[in-house]
Amino acid sequence: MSGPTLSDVANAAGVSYATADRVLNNRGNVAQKSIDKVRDAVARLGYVRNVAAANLSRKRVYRLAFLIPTGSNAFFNRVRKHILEAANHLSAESVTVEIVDVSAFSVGALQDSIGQLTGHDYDGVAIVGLQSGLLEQPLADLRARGVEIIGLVSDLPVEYRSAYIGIDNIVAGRTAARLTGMSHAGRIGAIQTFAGALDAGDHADRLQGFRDVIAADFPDLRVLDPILTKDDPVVMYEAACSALQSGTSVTALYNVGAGNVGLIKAIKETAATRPFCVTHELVAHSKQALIDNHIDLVIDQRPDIEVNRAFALLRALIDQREMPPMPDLMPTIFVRDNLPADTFNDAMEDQTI
Amino acid sequence: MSGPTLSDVANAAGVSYATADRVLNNRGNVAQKSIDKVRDAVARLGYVRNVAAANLSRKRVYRLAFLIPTGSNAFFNRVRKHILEAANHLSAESVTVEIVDVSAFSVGALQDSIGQLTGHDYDGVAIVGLQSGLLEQPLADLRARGVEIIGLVSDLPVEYRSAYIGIDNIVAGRTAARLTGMSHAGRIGAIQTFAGALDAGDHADRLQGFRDVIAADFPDLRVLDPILTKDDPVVMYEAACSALQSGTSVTALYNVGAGNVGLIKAIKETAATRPFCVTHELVAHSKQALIDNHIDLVIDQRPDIEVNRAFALLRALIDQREMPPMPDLMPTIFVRDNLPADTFNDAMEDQTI
DNA sequence: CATAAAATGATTGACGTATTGCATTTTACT
DNA sequence: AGTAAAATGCAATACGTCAATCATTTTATG
Repeated sequence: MSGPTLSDVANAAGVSYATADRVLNNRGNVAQKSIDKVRDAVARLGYVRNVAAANLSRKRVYRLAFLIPTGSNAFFNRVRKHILEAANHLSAESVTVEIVDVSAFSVGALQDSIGQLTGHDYDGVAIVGLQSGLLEQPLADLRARGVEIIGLVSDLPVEYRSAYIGIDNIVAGRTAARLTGMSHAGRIGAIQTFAGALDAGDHADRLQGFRDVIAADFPDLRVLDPILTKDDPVVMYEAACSALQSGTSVTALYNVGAGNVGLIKAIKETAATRPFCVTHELVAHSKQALIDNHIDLVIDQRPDIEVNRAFALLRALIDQREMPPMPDLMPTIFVRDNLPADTFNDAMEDQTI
Repeated sequence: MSGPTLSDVANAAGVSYATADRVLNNRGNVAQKSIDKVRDAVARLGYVRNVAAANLSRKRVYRLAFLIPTGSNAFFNRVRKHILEAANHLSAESVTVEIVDVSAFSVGALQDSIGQLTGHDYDGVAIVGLQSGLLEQPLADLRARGVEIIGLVSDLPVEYRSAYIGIDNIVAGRTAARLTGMSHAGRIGAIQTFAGALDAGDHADRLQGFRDVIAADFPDLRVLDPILTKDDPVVMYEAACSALQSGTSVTALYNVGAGNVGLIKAIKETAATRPFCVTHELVAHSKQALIDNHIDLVIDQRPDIEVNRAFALLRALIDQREMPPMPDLMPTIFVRDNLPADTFNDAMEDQTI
């Protein structure tokens, strides 16, 4: 029932256990023909290493680290929460997790933080990354130490990480556009967009996806150039106020970035009927805004799934195993009716304005 | 780093390893004061059993079974596919899975199938259930044998299972209604609904959720009584044809049930502009219909997440451990833009019409 | 107090793998 | 052929738990 053991493989291959072990764990000093015999036997018997026994034997400890931007960003607080929950559970499987705070979206800070990881002897790290050549050297150094590296939420330079876990932000923008378009039912409209900054890849991607779909499938809608908010709720508030007051022409608001607290405040203060509103990331205040009918849609990237996948992937990479089947990841649409029962806790509370 | 062992606990409690073992595994013949000492030490040291070592020692095998309705229903084929993928991966962790086919939605057949599980010495079973008193006896018998039971997708009588994994179908209906309402942008409309049958709990639930939201928030829309299709694509086809031909009054179609192949076929044959269309469950043909712009939305229950949760939950129940953190489960909205890259395979192909 | 019963302790061999030291055999090279 | 180097085999210990045996101590009972 439970598969063949390494002894079985050794027997089938006609070599000793020690040799089979040398092959499987690349200890060297093995003749090519022995390697072949063992590999062949492994394939024939369908041997798979009993990871539990292996880890027990070598007192394996998985040392993982997550590099997460600091700050009061509610989304990343949610990410943190999921990491901590998982870490708490996985401690029973000898997985240790450290969350390393990084100054938000500063290439220099990220570069430093990655550099400092090198001394800590981690087995794997997940990094909320940036696209910058400055990161390449520290990442290469890390990797040279045998540390598995994945990008999380925001990707790293492609050649310097093993995988990326996050949504496709172009898809996210397209999704927002599809529903915004639908909500107009063929009527003419103008959509005011907001972004933190356009040099950040994800905001630009979302905007592009949004524009693409509107241009292709909703010719009666006009996408207004984004107002830049630096993801600051105060700036966002003022931008939203002016958009809301600018007569009747604006039929929808779409914020690709953060700072939604400001947007929501502005909407709350709008007595008249408001335009159709779409934001990103389900957090305490955006959830509440949905419930209160202050916004219509939230496009979420399911950090719970992302974190889940990150742990599974890191462990698979470290053990050089196959990735277990995991839920697909795609931008997820929330309206006020399909919200998760899970009430987000205090850690998710955002800055107020 | 890696926590205390049972030896540590025994030492801390001032008893022998054997006694500590007797307490932890309820072997009896232990004085109450010893039990207390050990329990206390466990709590003090934060001891958690090393499941890997335990399973290794006792050659633990998790024998699981899934009871899934047969038939050419594309959704359950997708469920099967996810179960098989997970089973394939989990075989490396000595989990064996059997999928038991049950004649679709027949209480008698389900009753029989559950009865037959009793002889197989399973550790846990997940059952696509029904609400029927007839199931109570066989479920009770199963449980008496120490088999963990959970409801999957469709619940069992509440007292006879440990948990239910599936979406809230009222929520699913509400979600469909919210978006259907949005798509009208305040215009007057009439929504033709379709259902397999109304005695089946989930269809009725979806319809009720749908009606509730339309009534509450979209007073200009009228929900037409459902046409019953028995989930048969042929019947569905004819029902859809008549709805599509009945003049201009129908502005949206909502099918809470299966048989969407028929609906899509009818829509394809409609040369003129079609009403807003919402269906349930993302499968090969509904995905294609989204891509082809034949329907607008699919409300999906994420069987990948459900199956994932089912495995995790069954194992947690069997080991009497805590459930690991897993992604939340809620009705998920698909438009043509946020479809999973994962191309569903042949097994998902539905009957043609 | 004698005796049986109950409780406890001590010990051992699995489970499948990792890891190491040492002995032995095979290969390669002069 | 002789020798060094490379390859292989053998044996033992460890990881944390389970499960069982047997010996010994403690407790309860008449």
